[in-house]
Amino acid sequence: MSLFPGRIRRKPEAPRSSLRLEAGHKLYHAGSEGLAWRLSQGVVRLDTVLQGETSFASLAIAGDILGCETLLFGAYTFSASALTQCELTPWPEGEGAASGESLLESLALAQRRAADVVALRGGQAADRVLGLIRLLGDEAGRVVLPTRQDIADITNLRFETISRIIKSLERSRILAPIRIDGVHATRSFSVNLASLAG
Amino acid sequence: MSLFPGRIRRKPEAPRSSLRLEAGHKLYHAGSEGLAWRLSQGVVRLDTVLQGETSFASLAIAGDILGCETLLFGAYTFSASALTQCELTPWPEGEGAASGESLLESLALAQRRAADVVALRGGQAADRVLGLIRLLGDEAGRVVLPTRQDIADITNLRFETISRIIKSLERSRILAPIRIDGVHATRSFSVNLASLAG
DNA sequence: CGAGCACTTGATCTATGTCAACGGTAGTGG
DNA sequence: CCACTACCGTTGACATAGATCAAGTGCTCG
Repeated sequence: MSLFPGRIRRKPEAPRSSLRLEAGHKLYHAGSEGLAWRLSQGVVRLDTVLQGETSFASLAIAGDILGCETLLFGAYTFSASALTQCELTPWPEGEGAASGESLLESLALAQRRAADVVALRGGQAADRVLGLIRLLGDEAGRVVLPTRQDIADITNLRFETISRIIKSLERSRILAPIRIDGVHATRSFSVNLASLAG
Repeated sequence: MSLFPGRIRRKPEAPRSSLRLEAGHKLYHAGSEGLAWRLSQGVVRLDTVLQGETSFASLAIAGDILGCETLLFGAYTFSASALTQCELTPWPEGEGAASGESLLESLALAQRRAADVVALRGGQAADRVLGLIRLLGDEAGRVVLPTRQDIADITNLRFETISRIIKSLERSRILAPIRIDGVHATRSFSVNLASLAG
């Protein structure tokens, strides 16, 4: 019934001009120019760059807006890199989409996300890691975690500590590694949701 | 030259309907209804309330917007209380003031502030306290700090640790307590800006 | 005058950091 | 194919920054 059947987007999940980014890859560097993005899938890490030193600044997960400051200043404030496989769409998406209500929602979301990230840097080490797992897991109880080092940067712990904690979560059956082709994955887990109640 | 000289606001610094809040006082509680605010002076602490437990979530300083989620959901997500004497104005302030550009600015500011707060929870204890002092101090090198306990909540340290750090900053002349009527103030300091270079 | 709060300081403990060694996997180049 | 390097992750032994516990000061308020 479409007037232009041939022009309908090919894949409903991946609208025209969306971007896919592999884990570990950079989306943009602080100071450079580019678009603003909405993150539709995955996890992105934002870093401040100060005197050449790069340090963890914030986390973006599905729904969050990235690099909106570029629309104001023409340059990114932070560097962004994918912690898991990501999908992004240029933002603002529609013509009138970026005004009023929608921007306000984004502002409220940004403030909520900020609180989430702050919470990941306080309390017992194991609880921080669990907090991150809760934040990144889906409803079905699956998580793809970032590397131990990235988790360490986010939670302000050391990667050795993260390694010990994750191993102990495995031993206590809170996390179960997912095997792919019989290969022991170190970052994909199914989560025992009951023991994760927050 | 004004057409309506009698209607010009009385005090340029305190526009009509602005609110003053003393240190330690609550601005609003999570879950309740109210206005959104722009913080024009002072420091406000935001807390998440989870199962009766209240824990530090974020910090707002001059320029930041507070409680904007109330415009969307009709209820505050966090609780807000003044850490120092504050001045607030209802937001959005003007008729067209809350659209487009201005909202985008607020979003970018919120993301920057989030990174600031995250940075206050990583690194050496003394550096976190210095980071907070840098964030709260004015250009003239004056700071009014929150209580030791509030600083501790912000930096994820203990108040005894904060007490020791501040005392040691005093001893090394980085902070100088300001005496009021000869009374030794414990929260007002002048800062040796040179040793604070960040 | 007593109660409550904010702050200081000392003594001791411990969660986490640090250092070190090692294993697995992927990529690269001969 | 192997050798080599570069990551990433695991685990053990030990060190320490900061937490915890405890006691005491001074101020304010009723």
